[in-house]
Amino acid sequence: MGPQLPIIQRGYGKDAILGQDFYDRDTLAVARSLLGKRLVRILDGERLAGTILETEAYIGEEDQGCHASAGRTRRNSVMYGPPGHAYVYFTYGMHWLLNAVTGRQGFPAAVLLRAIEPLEGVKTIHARRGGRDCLGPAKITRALGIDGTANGLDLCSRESGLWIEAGETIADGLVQTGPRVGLNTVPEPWRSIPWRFRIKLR
DNA sequence: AGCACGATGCTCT
DNA sequence: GAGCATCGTGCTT
Repeated sequence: MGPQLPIIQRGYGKDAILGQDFYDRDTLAVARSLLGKRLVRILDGERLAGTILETEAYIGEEDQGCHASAGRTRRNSVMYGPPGHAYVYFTYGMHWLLNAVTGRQGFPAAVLLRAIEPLEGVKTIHARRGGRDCLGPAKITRALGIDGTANGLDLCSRESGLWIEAGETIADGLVQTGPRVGLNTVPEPWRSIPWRFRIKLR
């Protein structure tokens, strides 16, 4: 047994890692409550972190905007696994996108992380972004050094070097919802269903 | 401030 | 072979 841990590491402070129970819930609830949480990445031994500003929910094979709508494939298989793991995939020939798997094992659902405000390791993040912002799903992965090797990582363990902490709680009045981005050929109602969540800026 | 477009490669049919 | 859960640039308003 190691030494007694300070209370903040026992799971009650803003630095507490979100556990599997957090992700093992309704995907919309997870997408909403991820706003204000702190995405943490250990890159080359340095702690980088940002406050989550925007998310989108992708829920099950019925959801025609969800990668699982075509059934289980090699690419989307992580979404069918246990909640609290990273689903990372490649798109548009150059971009990696990061999702957190939600809901019970066997049901394919995930929350796409679309924007962060840099909070720790800001100098490194800015350098990796060429001085530009982190408002966009591929900008997050670029800023934090996340690629296909992170697919399937356990977000509920520090050993993964990638996790989410409790951070801040965002009041309902500061949350804006709307249709998900980029689903131009997806049929209704999935194309317009308001499963995008963002913190109102300014 | 807003739109159009090219970059670039993986996944699935 | 088609289609992408995008981004940055460059041009127009």
